[in-house]
Amino acid sequence: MKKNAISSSQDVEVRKGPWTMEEDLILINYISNHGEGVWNTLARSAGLKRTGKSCRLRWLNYLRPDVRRGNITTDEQLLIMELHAKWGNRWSKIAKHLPGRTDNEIKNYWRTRIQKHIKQTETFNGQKSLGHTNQATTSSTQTCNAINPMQTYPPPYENLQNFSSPFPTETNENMWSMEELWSIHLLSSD
DNA sequence: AACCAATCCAACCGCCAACAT
DNA sequence: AATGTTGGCGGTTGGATTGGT
Repeated sequence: MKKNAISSSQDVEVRKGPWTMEEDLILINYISNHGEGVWNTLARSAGLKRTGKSCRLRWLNYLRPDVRRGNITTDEQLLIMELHAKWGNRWSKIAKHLPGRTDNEIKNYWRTRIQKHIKQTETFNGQKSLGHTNQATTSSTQTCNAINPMQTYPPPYENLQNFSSPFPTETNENMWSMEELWSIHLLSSD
């Protein structure tokens, strides 16, 4: 098969980094007219100087109308814990059980909040029972990813009920909201 | 007010499987 | 069967923000 011309140096440069509002609108507009699919083609046809991958990620994690961001509920927290214990780092699989949540958000949530909390609990327990430290502290964070997660986290899960819901009330003041984007899109598509 | 450290999260990268040619 | 392309996934990073001193 012929090599895809898009990667050769004389062709369109590829934009990276944060998405602009214009790019978002182009993507939303294009997908609502043509639907998703074949992301590389979509990126080119829409006139976006982005890779297909980048478009896909932006759409799935941020622009999709049904995506929910922030304010993860206690129920969701517990479900994440439960499913992670069952499946490990299968974020996309876990995300399928949390409607509107993306694998990326769950992954970030896990790493920044839950894993930290577990680590703290472990350290605390470790200090309480010095002498039984073995490899626990050194390997625990990594082994969370491994075969049997149930063994690697002690059962501090119930404590999660107590840990203060970590989310700020609303996020991304510096970014245009989904409502803004979609209302601009709807106005302009009339 | 200014600085520094910690935290958060959007977006990238690399790998792999599935599919197409 | 071999090779190329694409999409999906998990891991990682860089910049922005927040909190502490």
